[in-house]
Amino acid sequence: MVTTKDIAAHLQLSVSTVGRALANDTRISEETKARVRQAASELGYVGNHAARMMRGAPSNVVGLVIPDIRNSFYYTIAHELSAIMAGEDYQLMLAETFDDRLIERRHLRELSASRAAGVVIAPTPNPHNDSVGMLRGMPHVQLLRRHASLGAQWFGLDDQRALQDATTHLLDLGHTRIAYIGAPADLPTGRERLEGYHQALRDRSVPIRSNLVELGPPASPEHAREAVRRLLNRPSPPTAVVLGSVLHTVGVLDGLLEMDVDVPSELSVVGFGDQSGFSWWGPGLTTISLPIGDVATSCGLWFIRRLNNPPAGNDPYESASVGWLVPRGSTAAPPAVTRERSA
Amino acid sequence: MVTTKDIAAHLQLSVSTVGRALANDTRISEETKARVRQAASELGYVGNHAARMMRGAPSNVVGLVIPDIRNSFYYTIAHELSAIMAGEDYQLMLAETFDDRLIERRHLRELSASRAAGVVIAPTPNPHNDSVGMLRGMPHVQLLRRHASLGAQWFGLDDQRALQDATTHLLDLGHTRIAYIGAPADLPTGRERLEGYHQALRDRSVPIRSNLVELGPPASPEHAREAVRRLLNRPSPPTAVVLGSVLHTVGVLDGLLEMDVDVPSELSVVGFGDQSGFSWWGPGLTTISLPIGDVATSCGLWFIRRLNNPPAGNDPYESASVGWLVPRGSTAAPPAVTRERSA
DNA sequence: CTGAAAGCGCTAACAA
DNA sequence: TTGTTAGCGCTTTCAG
Repeated sequence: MVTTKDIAAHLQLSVSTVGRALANDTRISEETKARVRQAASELGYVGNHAARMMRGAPSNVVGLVIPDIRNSFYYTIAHELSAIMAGEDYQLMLAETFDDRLIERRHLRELSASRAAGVVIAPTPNPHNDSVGMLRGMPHVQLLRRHASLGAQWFGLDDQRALQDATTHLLDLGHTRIAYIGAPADLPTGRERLEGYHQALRDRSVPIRSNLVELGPPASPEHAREAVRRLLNRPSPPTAVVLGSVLHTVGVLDGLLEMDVDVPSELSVVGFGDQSGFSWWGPGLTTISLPIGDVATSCGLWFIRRLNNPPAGNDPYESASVGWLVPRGSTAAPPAVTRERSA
Repeated sequence: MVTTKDIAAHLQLSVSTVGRALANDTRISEETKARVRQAASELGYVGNHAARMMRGAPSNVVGLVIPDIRNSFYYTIAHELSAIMAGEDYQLMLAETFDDRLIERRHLRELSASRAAGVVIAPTPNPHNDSVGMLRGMPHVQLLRRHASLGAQWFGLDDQRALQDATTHLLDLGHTRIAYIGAPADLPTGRERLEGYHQALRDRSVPIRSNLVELGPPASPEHAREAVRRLLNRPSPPTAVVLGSVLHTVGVLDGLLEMDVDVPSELSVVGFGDQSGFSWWGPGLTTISLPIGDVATSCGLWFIRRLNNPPAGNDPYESASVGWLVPRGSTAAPPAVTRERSA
C-alpha cells in the first residue's frame, strides 16, 4: 500500500508537505500541490482512515443494527438511511441481530471497537447490559422499537393507533369475533399493538377473548400460518383477523390461500404494513399502510445533524408517525349467521 | 475513551503488560491477567481497531456493493452474506450504487480508505477506470453481474438458460408472438438474458421481432409497466410476455392489474425470479425461480476462505447456478384466433 | 514474568 | 513556502 511517505520520497519532499498538499492547505504553492496530486494519482494513493482516526479524525461509519434485512420494513430503512448517509459521506455498517441479544452485543462491540460515529438501532426484545453500556458511549437513536434503557431518542410508528384503527375498521363493519395475530408483549412494539387492539374492543364494549389472540415471534411467517389455521379450527372461529406484523401478514396470506378460505365472505383480514404484493393477494388486502420510508428519512436527517454538530445535552426526542388504512377487498361485513349469533 | 494506558495507570502496570494480558499471552501470570481483565471490564475498555490496523492487523470489514437493497435479489444476498460474515467475525459495509458509476467509485474509495478486507460487488453497467484500479488492490468477487475488467472471480446465475427455459415454456404452449421486457444489453446480465430469449426463438425457427422487445433500466418497475402497455396497444399484440428482471416483473404485474388484462386467456406471463407475492398474483405467476440465497452463500463461503488464507495466484473461479421453472396459472395456450393468424 | 522503546500513517504545533 | 518533530493506541522487539 502506497503512503504519503512514498509520495514524499518519490517527489523528494517531506511527508508534511505532501500531507498539506493533499489537504489543500493554503500555505502550499499551487505548483507543488499539482505535482503531489499528480504523483498521488499515478501511484494510486488512497488515504488511510485508520491513521487519520488515530489523529482524532471523526469516524464516518454509522452502524445500522436491525433484526433481519429481508423484512420489508428494514430494507426500506436500510435503503433510506444508506441514501442519506452516502450524501453526507457516511458509510453504513449493516448488522443483523435475528433478535438475539448476544449477536446484538457482538455487533455493538465491533462498532464500538471501530469507534463508529453513531448507531441506528432497532433493539432486540431485551438488550444485554453490556449493550446498554456500549450504546451510552456512542451517539445513537432507536428506530421503530424502543427501550427505555437505551435512551430517549426514538423515531417510530404510532403502533397503538395503527392497530386501534385496524380493529375499529372491522368493528365498524359489524365484526365482534375479531382475532389478533402479532408479536408478543415483551417486544415494545408488540405490546403497543396488542394494546391498540384491546383498546378498540374496549371502546366498543366488545369482550376481549384471549383465545382469539395468537402471539409469536415477529420474524416467523410460519407461526402466523399455523396460528390462523388454529383460529379457524376453533369451535366458534373468528369472523375477522387483524395482523400485528408484516411477516405475520405474509404468513397469514399464504395460509389462507393454502386452506382455500374465502375472503372476505368467510373471513375478513386487515394486514400490517403495505408491501409489493399485498394488493395482488386475493381480493386485495385491506391493510394499515405505514410510512416506514419517511420515518427512516426523518431519523437519518435528524441523526446526521446531531453527528455533525453534537448537542451539549442529550435532549429526549421522540417521533411517532401514523399510518393509514388502505381499504381493499379483504374486509366486508361478517356473514349473517355469525352476526345473529353474536347479537 | 479508555485505552490500555488508562488500565495500566489504574493498575500500576506498563502498557505492554496490559496489552499482553488482554491478548492472553502465555508469559503473563494468571493473576495479573485476571486483574487486567477485571479492570478492563470495569472501566469499559474496548480495543481500538484503528490502532490495531496500524500495527498491521487485518481489517474485518467486507464491502457489499450493490445497486439497490430494496430489490429482493439484493436483500437476500445481503442477508446471507451478513449471516456468514458475522459467524466469521467480519462486518458488512453496505454500499448502494443505484447503478451510478460515480457513486460506485465513491463507495470503493471509502472501502479502500478503510482498507477493507475485501469487496463483494454487483458492478454497475460500466465501472469507472478508478474503480477497476481500486478493486485490483482489494480481494474481491463479483456477484450476479460480471465485468471482464473486474477479474475472473464470479458467482451468479445462468442467465441465458433462465430466459431460454422461460421462453421455451411459452413456445411449448404454442405461443409465437412472445414479447420480452428486460434490461438493456449494456448490462452483462441483460445481454445474457436477451440472448437466452433469442436463442429459444431461434431453436424453434420463430422469427425474432424487435418490436416485441422492450428494454429499460432494471431498477424501474415503472418502465416495465409502461412497456407492457405499449406492447398490448400494438396493432398485433403479443400473446405472451417473458420478463428479464425482478423489478420489471413487479411492474408488469401491477400494469396488467391496472389494465385489467385477463391472464392467461388474453396474455401469458412468465416472471423472473420468485418472491413473496408472486404466487398471490392473479392466477399465480408462472416464473423462473432462482437460487439467489444459495448463490450468495456459496459466494460468501468461498470468499471468506480466500480472505482467511489468501491464495498465491489469482485463479479464475466462476459459478453459474441454474434456475427452474415454477409453473403456476399465468401461462396457457394462446387464444385460438391468434393461433390461426400466426399459423 | 514485566518494562522500555520503537514504529505503523497521518496531522499539527513549532521551526526555519 | 517547506521541513522537523511529536504523538494518537497498540503490538512487538529487545532488555531486564
